[in-house]
Amino acid sequence: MLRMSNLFLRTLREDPADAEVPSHRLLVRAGYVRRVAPGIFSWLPLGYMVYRNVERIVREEMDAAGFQEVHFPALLPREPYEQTGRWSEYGDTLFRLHDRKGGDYLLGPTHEEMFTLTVKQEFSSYKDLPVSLYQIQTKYRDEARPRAGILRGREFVMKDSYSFDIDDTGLQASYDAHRAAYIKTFQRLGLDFIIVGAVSGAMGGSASEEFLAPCIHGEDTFVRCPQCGYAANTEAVTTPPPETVPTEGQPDPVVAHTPGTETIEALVGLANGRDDLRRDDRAWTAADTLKNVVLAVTDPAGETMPLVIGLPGDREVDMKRVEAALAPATVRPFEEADFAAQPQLVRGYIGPDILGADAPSGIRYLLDPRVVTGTAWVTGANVADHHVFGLVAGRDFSADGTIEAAEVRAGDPCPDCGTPLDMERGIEIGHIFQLGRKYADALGLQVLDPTGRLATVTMGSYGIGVSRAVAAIAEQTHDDQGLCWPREVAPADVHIVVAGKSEQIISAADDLARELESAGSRVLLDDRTGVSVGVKFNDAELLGVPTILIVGKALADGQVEIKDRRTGQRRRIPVASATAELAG
RNA sequence: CGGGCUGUAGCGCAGUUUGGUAGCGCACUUGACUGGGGGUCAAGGGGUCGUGGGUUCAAAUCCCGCCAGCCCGACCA
Repeated sequence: MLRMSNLFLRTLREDPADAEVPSHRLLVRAGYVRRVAPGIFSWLPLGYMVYRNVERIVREEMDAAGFQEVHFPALLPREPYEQTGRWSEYGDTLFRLHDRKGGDYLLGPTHEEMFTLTVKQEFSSYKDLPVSLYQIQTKYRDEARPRAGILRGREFVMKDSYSFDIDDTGLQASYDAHRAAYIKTFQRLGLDFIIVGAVSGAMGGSASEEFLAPCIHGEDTFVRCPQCGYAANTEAVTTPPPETVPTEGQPDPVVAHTPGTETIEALVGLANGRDDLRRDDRAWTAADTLKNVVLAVTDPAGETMPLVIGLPGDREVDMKRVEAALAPATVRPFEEADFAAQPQLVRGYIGPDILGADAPSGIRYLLDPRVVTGTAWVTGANVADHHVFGLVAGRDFSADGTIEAAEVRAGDPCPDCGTPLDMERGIEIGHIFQLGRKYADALGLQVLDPTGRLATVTMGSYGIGVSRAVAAIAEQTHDDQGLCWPREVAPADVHIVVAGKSEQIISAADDLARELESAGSRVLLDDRTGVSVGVKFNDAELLGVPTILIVGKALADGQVEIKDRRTGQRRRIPVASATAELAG
């Protein structure tokens, strides 16, 4: 039993100045956590109870799925990370340190290397597979900007699992098993979540899905179809291309002198203001223009080449989508020096007719899926201060392919059913993906297959943000009075408020607490003396235990009050039946 | 890394413009009262005013440097 008279707890009446998001604000105010450095927090007793409940649920579900728990050090030597190239790839995000001999060490940001090497050390036959291992371990990432309290820290706890299979069929089965276990886990945690298609990006591999807890303070943006239920991370949304239009009979393109129109806005303004360029039917809009954005793409071999992406002028290029589409190559904006090396690219006046592998420049050209054959565009003429009107895709220019590079907007059509998509924010609480053989290759994880030949093992990687889940639950369940935990993660089942100082009330509350506890309930008893009932009631709501039991003036009628923290409903019941009611 | 804001008691803040005894609310200690929604009264404890230097008889306050934190953006399995 927890007695508030001696519990290590101090609640705050006022919001901490450095906390913006509700989970951060309330976890600090309710005395669950305290900040010790940017992105680094201590868990105080009640907070640690909630944290441990979340961890317990995750562990139970992993065990139930047949995954085996291991525990690697957080403090790791440089070597394995050197072998996979991540010692340098991770850059400043890696916490690095030296031992007394000057040797390089790091605090693990994630543990692919350790899992892979450990399996390599122990197993050497296909008969040992499949196997799935997991750990619940503190991770360290020196984020450029930690924020939102527990939601994005520099030290956090992650449950990470890895599956090892001999072939793709096995990997798929392991992936499916994790997916099912994650669904159960998040359901038990009381989280509202959706599963969105994601892009595995630089990690390689094919299938990848994220578990997102919808929440306005989440850092991830996703789209959801209100009609058919399609959901995807913005990086992974695909654009249904419009119908193509016949190219025959369309007027020939016209080149116009359009001085000072390096931007789409200037171009549209000028075109609408000039008699010789104005449209008869309507005004020109940015969507009528074809914007050609130049990027520098570096392939895995280290070679950098220009790439031009053509997209409607009312859309911006979303670099995350570009990177997802071009991975494992990396991308950066084209800079001054790059343009100097490519004189045929006239800034602000780039046109598509010179672009593409078969065109004069030979520069790689990819189009937004909306730019289909037969559509006519206002675009650059490849001469300073000149644009061309009525350039028709498929007739006057062509590209080397299409790319999903344009920003996604609310109202864009659903790729499955065409309904306008909603755009929402979410907290990434889990991520599952099929890693494939990237780490097995880099670290030489091979086993003998049934024919006696060495085969490289294929891996899956699966993560749950354990500490983040605590904050995500707080985000989704709190109200304006305070926290409001789902029962299984709450620090207690019943919060008993002693609302009075008479001997009868105090001893009745004490007796009830004991009874409830022996009936299996976890009890938090507010037995503080010298604290007004108003303070106790407010603290009870702030702390967020699901059931509040008030022992006070109703005791004169042999009754106590039960208040449901979530619904706010109160009712009186006889003291004698309280234990049966609450423990049942 | 760019932009903005802020560093004064455990927490939230005022004081800085115009230099002159370091303050308020919450929290904490003691006593009395009060007792169903953050109570009242009285008496207390607690501060290198982020830091280093400078100006001055005198600096929380003015000047210069540095550091730290928060927010927005860039970045980020």
